[in-house]
Amino acid sequence: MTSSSAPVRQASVRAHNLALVLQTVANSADPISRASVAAATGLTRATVSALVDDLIAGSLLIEVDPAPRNGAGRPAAGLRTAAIGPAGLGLEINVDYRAACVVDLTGAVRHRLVEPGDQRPVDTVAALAALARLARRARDLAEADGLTLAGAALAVPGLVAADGVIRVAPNLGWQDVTVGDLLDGLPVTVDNEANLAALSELGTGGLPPSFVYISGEIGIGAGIVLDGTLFRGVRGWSGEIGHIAIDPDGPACRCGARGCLEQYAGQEAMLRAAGVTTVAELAEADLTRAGRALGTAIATVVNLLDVDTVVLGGIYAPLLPRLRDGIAVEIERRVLTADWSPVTLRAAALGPDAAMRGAAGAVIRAVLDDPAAWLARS
Amino acid sequence: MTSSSAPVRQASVRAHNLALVLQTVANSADPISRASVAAATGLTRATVSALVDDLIAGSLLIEVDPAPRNGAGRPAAGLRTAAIGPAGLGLEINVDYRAACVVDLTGAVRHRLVEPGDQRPVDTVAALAALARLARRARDLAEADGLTLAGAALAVPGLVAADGVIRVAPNLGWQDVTVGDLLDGLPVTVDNEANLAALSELGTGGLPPSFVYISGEIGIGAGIVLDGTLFRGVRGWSGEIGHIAIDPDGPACRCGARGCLEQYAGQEAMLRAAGVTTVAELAEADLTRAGRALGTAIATVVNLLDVDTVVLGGIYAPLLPRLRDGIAVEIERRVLTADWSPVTLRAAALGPDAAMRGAAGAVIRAVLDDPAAWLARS
DNA sequence: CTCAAATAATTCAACCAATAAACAAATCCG
DNA sequence: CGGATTTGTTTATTGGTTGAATTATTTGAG
Repeated sequence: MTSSSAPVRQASVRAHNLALVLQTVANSADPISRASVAAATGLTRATVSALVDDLIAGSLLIEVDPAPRNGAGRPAAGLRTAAIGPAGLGLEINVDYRAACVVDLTGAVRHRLVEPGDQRPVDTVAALAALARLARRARDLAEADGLTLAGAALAVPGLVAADGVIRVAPNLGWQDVTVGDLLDGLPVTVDNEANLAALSELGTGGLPPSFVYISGEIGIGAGIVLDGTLFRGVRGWSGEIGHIAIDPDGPACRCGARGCLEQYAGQEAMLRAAGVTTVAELAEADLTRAGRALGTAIATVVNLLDVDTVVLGGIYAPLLPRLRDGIAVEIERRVLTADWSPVTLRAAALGPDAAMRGAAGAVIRAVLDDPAAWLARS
Repeated sequence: MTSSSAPVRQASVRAHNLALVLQTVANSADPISRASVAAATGLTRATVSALVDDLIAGSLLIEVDPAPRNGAGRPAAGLRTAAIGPAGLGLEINVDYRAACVVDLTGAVRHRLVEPGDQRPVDTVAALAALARLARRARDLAEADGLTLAGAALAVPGLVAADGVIRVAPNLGWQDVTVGDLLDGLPVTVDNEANLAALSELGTGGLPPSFVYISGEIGIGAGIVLDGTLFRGVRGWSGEIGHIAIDPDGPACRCGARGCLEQYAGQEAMLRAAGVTTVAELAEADLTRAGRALGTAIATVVNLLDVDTVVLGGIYAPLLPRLRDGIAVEIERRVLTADWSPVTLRAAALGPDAAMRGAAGAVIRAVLDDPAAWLARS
């Protein structure tokens, strides 16, 4: 019941160790030798050699010139993830733009297409058709580079069920939308933008394996990463932090309840309360109030999940210096364990592209997690 | 980085499949044949036979008389988990009692020892010495039955760090307590009582693989079970639901903040507010108020984690019929997805023994999860 | 009563993947 | 130039699953 319920055969062993070797190479900043991979993984050099042969044959790895040597001994052949081979297509539909990007196995963004324009007046069929055109353009660009798309992922600002149906995307006005076949049979997974942005931040490195990413836009969403894996919840809609109750008698929220976080720290609510039109005009007092509400919500999340790092994205990233004090006050007061282990607040490293890059990254990650499946396809 | 970073060798394959077979037998209500295990797991009958031989030799499984047959063919030999073999020792220290129980591989509670008495005046050294005596009595009883303790686990009402140190147990007045060697070298793990009670409820069956268990005592704690596994958090103190903010301007809490859940739905706070001395005397209005606070907190948890089942234990279990309406009102209002997927509220199936049984169960589960380690010990 | 069909469990050769140890290759350094 | 050193490959061995054949034990039909 607890452990996975699938039998393990020899093929699974190979699949697992292929992934292990590939990821070891992918996570290494510099080209790495077979011997170093063996030392890092605990496998023998012979086994690593055999696995690397397969990975090179499947164009997941390439051999590069020997790195500059330090001591004696035969110089090592360097290994790197291949820049030609599988690639991930990241897609995004948001309130005021449509975008696509192609990321290769090295993590490099090879192509980036953005089509600005308010998506709200567009009906879902037309929007999906336009997205499909954009996706095909991106694929053509990728193929011209010698890349093969391993899959695609789409980021949307809304609740996505486990089966990929967009249950509701309030700011797009969408409800129960099924994303069809965008790319002639290439599988497209759909996910919440905050979830994918969180994955994207994880991929930048420098973050612990467990953290919460909070994205402030019109709505407020959170992506929860536990042990390096996105936590989606039972049905796929975890992280709905925007409707945490801050004050049971607070202002009415469009969700029907009162005093939700969104009414204190959501973009529209902040601007309305301050009587201004851009976030740049917000005064310190406004930001302190929003920060305290945000801090209260963060304290709740930390008390519940025991994460020690919170990454703030969306409009919160540039505002963090001015929000920080308000947030810190409530964390200090309300996080039970704040005395022993402080909570680290960080601004997101990636800008508005985070969700789209996270989507592409999710595809790449799937290849890194199961290279055997990719090899079997070639 | 995402997938586990350990190499897989053939021995790991065997270890995994041993666990798979053992768990398949353990999860089956009736004795089950080797052929059925093969069908259920996807392994071949030959492999299952070989694995079962090892498990029987290590007294983890026994063969029982053939089950009553239905059709033609050679009758199957039934397999069950052995009632003599490894056993788990569950221990608990709480405000007004000390307890131990012995659970065998079948899940049966073989012995149960409870020593009532207020533990608070007792200093930690004396308390741990008394606990050690109790543990040895339980071990002697187990050994007289032909059982061998595979380990022990201790449930405490407080924050337990990942290394097993009890950081703080407010109601015991403990701080930074290290549980030493209670049983001559037998490893003793320490965990929060709500965490272990949650595991215990999971073991009763009938619950989905992801749920949250909320234990109401003087404090309020939660055990978070995701995908059949206890979620402990980065440092081990997840689930501190008692200090979720209900009202930022509410009554002061002993934690230093204001308006914590504990001040609305904690046992002491409820009694104080109602001016009574037992929970039985609480009036409907008192319970409605507590229920609404609890419902607000539950809504937050559900919005964040997307679990669809909440189990209420401790004092909440018997009070649930009278709390339910208050809770449901807030869930209905505040859980974003309440329309599509209702939240199920349940009273805990196990009474005050839940934590102790969960502790013993955790030991048993460790054997079920890695029988190879147990076999290597014999 | 006997024999075919059916189901359970075991035996055995084949296969696959990792390992260990020996070996070949390529460099550094004295 | 030759020993030391490190990398990478080769080869025999080991451990574990598989699949097919075999044995075991029952039901049910003739």
